[in-house]
Amino acid sequence: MATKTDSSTQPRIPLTKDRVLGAAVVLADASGIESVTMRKLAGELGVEAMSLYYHVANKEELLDGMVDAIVSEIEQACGGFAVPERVDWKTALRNRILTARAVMLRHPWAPGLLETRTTLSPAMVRYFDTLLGIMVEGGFSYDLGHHAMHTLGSRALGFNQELFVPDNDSQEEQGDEMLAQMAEQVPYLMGMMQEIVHDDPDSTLGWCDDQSEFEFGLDLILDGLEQRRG
Amino acid sequence: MATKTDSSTQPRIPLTKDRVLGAAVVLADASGIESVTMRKLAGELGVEAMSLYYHVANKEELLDGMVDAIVSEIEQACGGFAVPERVDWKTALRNRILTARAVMLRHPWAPGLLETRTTLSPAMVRYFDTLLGIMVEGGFSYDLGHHAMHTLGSRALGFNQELFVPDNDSQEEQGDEMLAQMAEQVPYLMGMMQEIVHDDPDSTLGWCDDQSEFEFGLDLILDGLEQRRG
DNA sequence: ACCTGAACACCGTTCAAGT
DNA sequence: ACCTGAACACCGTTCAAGT
Repeated sequence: MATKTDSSTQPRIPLTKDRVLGAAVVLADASGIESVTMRKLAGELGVEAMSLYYHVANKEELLDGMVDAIVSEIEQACGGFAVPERVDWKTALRNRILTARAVMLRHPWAPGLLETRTTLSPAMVRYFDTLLGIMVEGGFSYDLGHHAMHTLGSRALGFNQELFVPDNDSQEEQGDEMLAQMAEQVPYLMGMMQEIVHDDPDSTLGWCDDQSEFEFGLDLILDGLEQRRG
Repeated sequence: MATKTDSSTQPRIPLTKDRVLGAAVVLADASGIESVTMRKLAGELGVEAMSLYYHVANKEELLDGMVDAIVSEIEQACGGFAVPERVDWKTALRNRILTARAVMLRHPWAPGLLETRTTLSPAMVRYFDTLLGIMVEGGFSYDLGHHAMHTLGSRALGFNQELFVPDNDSQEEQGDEMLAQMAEQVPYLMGMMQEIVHDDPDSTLGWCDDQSEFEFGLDLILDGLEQRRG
C-alpha cells in the first residue's frame, strides 16, 4: 500500500507514446507477443483500451513502435551505428550481427514480429545503411552489397528465420506421428535425427536456431561473399 | 442457366475435405490468403460456414491442408520424391529447388502461409527427406546435411524469405518518407538505390525475390557447402 | 451422414461524450 | 489535453437441432 500512495493521491501520471511502447515490450517479454492486445495492454497500464488510441493511431503503429524500440536497443548495444574505421569488413559485419543476436535473445518474440511489418522503421533503415556501409568501405560494389543483404536475409539482424516454429503441443504429437512415418518413408531424416545435437537453450532463438547453427550459416555466407568480392 | 441445371435438379454434390482444400487454394490464388475465412470459403462452396467443420477440425487444419496441397504439387512437378541416381548432388539439389520455386510462383501466398505453420505436413517431411538424401548420397555427413538445411532455410523450398513485405499502400508513403531521411542519414542505401535493378515481375515472389537474386544466394550457399564437404 | 441457425468469446476500431 | 462507455464489424467456434 505504502508504495502505491503516489498513484492514488497524486493525479495519475499521464500516458505517453514511449510509456505505451515500453509497456508493450515488457508485456511481450513476459507473456508473449500474442498477449499484446489493445485491451490487455491497457489493463497493464491501468487504463481503458480506447485510451491507447490517443497515443498510437492503431495497432499497426504500436507494433511498428515495438520493432523500432528493439532496433534502437541494438543501436545502443553497438555504441551507435557509425561505420567503424580500421576494421576489416568481415570482422565488423560479424561483430555487429552477433551483437544484434544478443539483443534478439532478450526478446525472442521480436524476430516473428519483425517479419510481419510492412513498413521499415527508421532505426531499421539506419541499421541496414551501416551494414551496407561496412561492405562498401570494405570494397564491395553496390550490386554485391545488395546481393549480400538478400543472401543474409534475417541473419543480418541476428537470427536464423525458421520455416516452422513448432509449438509445444504439436511438438509431442509430431514426435509420435513422425516416428511412425519415418520408420520406412523418410530414412535420411531418421538417420540424421540420431546424430544431431543442439546448443544449450540459453543461446537459442527457436527450434534449431542455436548459436553454433547460426554461426555456421553466417560464416558460410561471409566466406562466399569474400570470394565474390575478389 | 443451362450449365447450372445439374446442381439445382440433382441433390447437391456433397463436400469432401479435398473439395474444401481445393476451393481454398483457388480462393487464395484469386483473392489472396487473407480472404480465406471460414465464412467466405463456405460462400464459395455454396454452403454455410459451419458446414466446413464437418470436413476439417478447425481453421488450422484447413491451412495445414493447403500447405500440404502445395507441397504435393511440387512432388508431382518433380515426378515424385525419389532420390535421383547418376546425378551429382549439386545439380540434383539445384534442379529440385528451382522446380519448387516454379510452383511457388503459381501460388505467391504459399511462402507466407508456410511460415505460420507449427506442424510439418506429411508431404513436407517427404520433401526434406529427399533433399537430405541427395546430399547424403552425394557424400555429406548427416551433420553437414543438417547445417545445410538450416543455411538454405526457405531457399530449400524455392523462395527467399524476406524480412519486410511492403504492402502497396506503404510502398508509396515509404518512398517519400525514406527519401527525406536518406538525403543525409543513410548515404549508402541511397547510393545503392541508384544502381540496383530487378528482374521482370513474372519471376518475382515479393519485393526483391526475383529469379536472379534467388539464384545468387542459392549458388553462394551451394558453393560454400561444396567447400565444406571437402 | 451431412448441413444449419443461433449464440458466444474475443478481436480492432469509431464516435460522441465526459473531465 | 487526456480518457471513457457504448456500440459495431468481423473473426473462429460450440452446440443443439434439422433432414
